[in-house]
Amino acid sequence: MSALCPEHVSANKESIIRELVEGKECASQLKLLFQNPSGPHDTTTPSAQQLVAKILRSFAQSISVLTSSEADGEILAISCNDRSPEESGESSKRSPPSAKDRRGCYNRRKAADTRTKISQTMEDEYEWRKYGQKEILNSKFPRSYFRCTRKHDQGCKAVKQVQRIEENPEMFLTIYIGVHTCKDNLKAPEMVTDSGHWESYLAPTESNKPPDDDQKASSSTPTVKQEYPKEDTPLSEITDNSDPNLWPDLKDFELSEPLKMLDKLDFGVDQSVGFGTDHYLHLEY
DNA sequence: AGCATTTGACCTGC
DNA sequence: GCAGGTCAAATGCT
Repeated sequence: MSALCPEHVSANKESIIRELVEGKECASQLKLLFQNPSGPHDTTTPSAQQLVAKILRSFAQSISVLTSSEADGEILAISCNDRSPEESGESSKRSPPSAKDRRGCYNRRKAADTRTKISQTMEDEYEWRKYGQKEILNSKFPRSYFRCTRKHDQGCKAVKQVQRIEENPEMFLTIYIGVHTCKDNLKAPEMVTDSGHWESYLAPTESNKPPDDDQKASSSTPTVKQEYPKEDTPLSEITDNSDPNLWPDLKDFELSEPLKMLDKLDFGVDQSVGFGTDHYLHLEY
């Protein structure tokens, strides 16, 4: 797991630092912009939106580098685990040897880079595959586990956990862990307009929801994987920003209403949520 | 038949 | 030892 070559680690570190420094500079510019909105502007001065996009891009790049480094380590771990018990000298605890059955054999990820979101649906702009569900102690509702549908073909490490909120069973608490390193996983990005209420994009639209989709609050396992390769709303229409991974975060800036009950919740993970502009995205390494 | 979901097994971290 | 997270066989659905 720690067998990365020093050159590789160093290059990654430099890259991360470069991205973060750039992000910090943009944040400083943004701060100045807020402090002095009517200050001197010329055509070369980036707008607040551009600065936000740059900052998020910096974070995304840094995360991408970090996660790819982790992935390297994981490959090593897997290759070690793939050795048979005889080869590794490990005596299996399981009674039936069935070397094929590797259920539960995994590297538990750290709770790094987590974000939480509360919404009326467990769906979002990404495609997810459910891989597990667990009853949680002292919780009425089970927790569902989802991974990115691109996990296998693109090695995307993004996962999310969804659980109904006891105090408000119509609402879902979603914990996103990791960031999407995949491409083309965005379902059907929709422009969030000024008039657009947050529910309008959290809820499935007529065009992308199945006809009988009214079970979102009643079924414990609503439709998760829905392949609607809708490409008629290119991200470039939304902004000049090119990184699709950024937009969930930008859209989350719009979130504020569903979070009133948050102080009643006791999350088990380090988290922060979207009160306004700068609390939703929480990164932790 | 192929793919997605369910569910029990089993591993990790505390 | 326990709770939670992940895996993969079994099952269901299209």
